[in-house]
Amino acid sequence: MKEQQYILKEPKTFDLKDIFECGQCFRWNEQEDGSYTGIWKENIVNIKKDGQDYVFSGMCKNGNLKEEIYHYFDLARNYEQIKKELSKKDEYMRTSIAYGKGIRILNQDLWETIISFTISANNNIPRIKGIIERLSKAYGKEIEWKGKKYYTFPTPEELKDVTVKEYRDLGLGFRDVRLYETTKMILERKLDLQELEKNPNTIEVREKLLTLSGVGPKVADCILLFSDLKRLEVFPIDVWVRRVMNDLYIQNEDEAKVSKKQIEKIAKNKFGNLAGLAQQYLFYWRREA
DNA sequence: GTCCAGGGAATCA
DNA sequence: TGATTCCATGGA
Repeated sequence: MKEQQYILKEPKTFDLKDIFECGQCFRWNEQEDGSYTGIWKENIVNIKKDGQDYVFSGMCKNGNLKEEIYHYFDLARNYEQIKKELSKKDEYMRTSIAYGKGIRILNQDLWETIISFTISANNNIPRIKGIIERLSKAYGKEIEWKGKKYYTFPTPEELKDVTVKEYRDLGLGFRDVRLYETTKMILERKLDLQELEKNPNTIEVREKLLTLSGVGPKVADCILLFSDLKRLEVFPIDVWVRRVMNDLYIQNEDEAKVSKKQIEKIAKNKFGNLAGLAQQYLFYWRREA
């Protein structure tokens, strides 16, 4: 491990707040100078805006920080083209894209994304972040950088002997059993994650994710969208997305009466294979603006 | 005290 | 299939 630096020159679609506060990730924190520091795999990186450029500095495990960054931040994908396509749809798309124009959808580790969104069920973002930090501190690997200690997200092997009670004591609440069972399933290869990453059939991958404890339709779609699986056609529906979709396209007096199928149908017809991106722009805009 | 949070699972019609 | 209810926890 050695200190490395990479400078991303004048990216067209890239904004730290949009990327890290849009609800897709939980381990990036804003610093006092406006930069963000975070950890993924065994990389600890600080990103600071410098004019129109972004300076990435930190520690990188495999020795090629640029490569890690390109993959994690999805830098090979043309977001300008995607935004252009979605902007053709309607006024609401143009408004929400204008608000979150710097969003990129991260390629996060599949295992970490599964556990993180299992924890997200009926929970709020500050508390989800707290639980994930405590989980990492208790069972992940410690890495020191610039005098501060950071902890990697624990692997399935590192959680092998953790009990339900230990999860409960970390503050997981009713999700303790779910985390325990899902970890066990992965360790026993009831679901092979490497195999899953090779499967191009989104329907099949979704079915298999749904066999995990704590993974229902919404969590499965978040995993498909925010992890290395990177299926941009899925449309995760949570309370915020239901709210914004009803406000904009359905206008039912009683939001609770709007069915998921109804929302899914509109999303598919309107946004097609870019539904996941549309969802993220709408979610971020409705929740923050 | 009450409501809510990027829902899921069990139960019942 | 579709609707209801319960599930820990912490902040507003």
